[in-house]
Parts: sequence; structure tokens; C-alpha cells
Amino acid sequence: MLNDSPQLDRAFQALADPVRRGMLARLSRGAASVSELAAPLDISLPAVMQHLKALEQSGLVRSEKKGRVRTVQLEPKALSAAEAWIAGRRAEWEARLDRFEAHLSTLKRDGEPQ
Amino acid sequence: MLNDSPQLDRAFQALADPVRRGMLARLSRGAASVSELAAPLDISLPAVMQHLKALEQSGLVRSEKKGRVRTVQLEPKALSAAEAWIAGRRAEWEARLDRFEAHLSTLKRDGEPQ
DNA sequence: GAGTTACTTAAGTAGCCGCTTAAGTGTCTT
DNA sequence: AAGACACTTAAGCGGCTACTTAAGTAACTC
Repeated sequence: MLNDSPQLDRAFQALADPVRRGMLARLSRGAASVSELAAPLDISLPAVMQHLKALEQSGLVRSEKKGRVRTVQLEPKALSAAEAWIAGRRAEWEARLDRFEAHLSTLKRDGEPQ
Repeated sequence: MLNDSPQLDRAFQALADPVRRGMLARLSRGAASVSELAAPLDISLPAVMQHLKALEQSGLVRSEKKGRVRTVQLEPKALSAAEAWIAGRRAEWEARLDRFEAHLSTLKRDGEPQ
């Protein structure tokens, strides 16, 4: 498990903003243009562009321009990477708890050794 | 699904820093004191305290002081909350993809209607 | 009670973040 | 060719972040 990953930094950083999470939520229901992403938001277009840039650099999103319209898509791989990091830590913690509880019940069954 | 959650903001923000992810990784192997957390790090103790504060405010970690030692523990609930948000978006996206592919194979079987 | 240990608080600083307005740049539409 | 549209770039600004050093405070240890 690699904690020192600029890619994970960027992914979690991107996820830390409610505006960007909103954009991701919208994108999870299907690809969208920049203006479609901007429509429900109360911020300027350039601000949206900057959020989009953060999302692209984190790898959470991919976009392509056709004519004058840029279409943005979710990139589930980066989403998985972030999810997996968390899941890994939680799994480790819970495995440790399980071992501890197993140990406790052993003591209960056999009586404290020595 | 709630994107406008300061708690999620703080959790992902906390996860966005490699030092804090390192601390969480250490804690997933068991509780630790502040100095134990600080030992492998090349930063001052006050800096560690500030990271710890970020982790506590995000709910990812809980700590308790006994005598002069503060012991820090992972809080799997907050970890799950962050994990679940990501999983939710990914699930939605993948369900959409599945429907789309099912639709494609319908077309292939039945021929394009109209 | 004097020193050591384990934090803790305070204050200051450099750099990044999210936003804005203003001014482009290509691409359709008429 | 003129205008509208969908971004895109640039520049600036206030607030937050991640440190630092210096100076506490409270709990052990001798």
C-alpha cells in the first residue's frame, strides 16, 4: 500500500470539494458538457473550468472536445483506486479487531494462561 | 446521496495528504501515541498535532489522553462513509453502463427498431 | 523539588485554492 | 460576413494550509 502517491493526493483533494462531488454525482448519471455541468452551479464558468481541471488531473474524469463542445465522462478506475485505499485500511483495522476478539474468547474459554 | 456535507469535505480533505494517509495506515495496524505517530515523520511535533487535529475533525480518528500520553485510534465509521460515497457514484455509473450494453445487445438481437 | 517527558498553545510565514472579471479563441448559425 | 455560442486564458485577490520556532503545561521519575 502506497501512501505517498500524488495521484491519490489529487483524487482525494478533488473529492474534498462539494462542488466537485456534485459534478461527479451528475456525471455518474451520464456524460455531460461543460455548460451542463455548470448549469446548476452558482459560480462563473471559469470557476467550473478550474474544478474540471482538478477533476481531470486527479484522473477521476476524462474529457474530449468535439466542435465547440467539451464532453466530460466519469473515469471509474480512479474512483476505484481511492475507494480501494480506504477499504484496505478499514480491512486491516477490522482484521486486527477480529483477531483481538478471537483472542478474548480464547481467554474466556481456556482461562488466563500462567 | 448528499454531496454538500462538511463532514465528507473534511474526511476527503484529511485523506488528501500523504502524511495523514501515512498516519492512518499506521493506525490501521493498531492504536498509537502521538509520539509514535510522529516518530517516522520528518516534521515537528506541532505539525503532527495539526495533522492529528485535521484527522479528528474529519471523524476518521478518535483520541483520548491518559496521564501525559494521548492515544489515537482509527474510527472505521467515517472511513466507511467516505468509501460509501465513492462506491455509490461508481455503482451508479456502472449500472448505467450495464443498461447501455444491455440495450446494445437488444438492438443486435432484434435489429434497430423503426 | 528538580529534571525529563509528552504533548500543547501561540504566533508568524510562504504558498496554494477557489473565486472573480475581463478579454480572448475557435465553431456553428444566419 | 456578422453574430451567437461554448468554452478558454489571464490576472488578481482574500482566505486557508502546512509548516516553522518559541514558549508553555501537566505528569511522571529520581
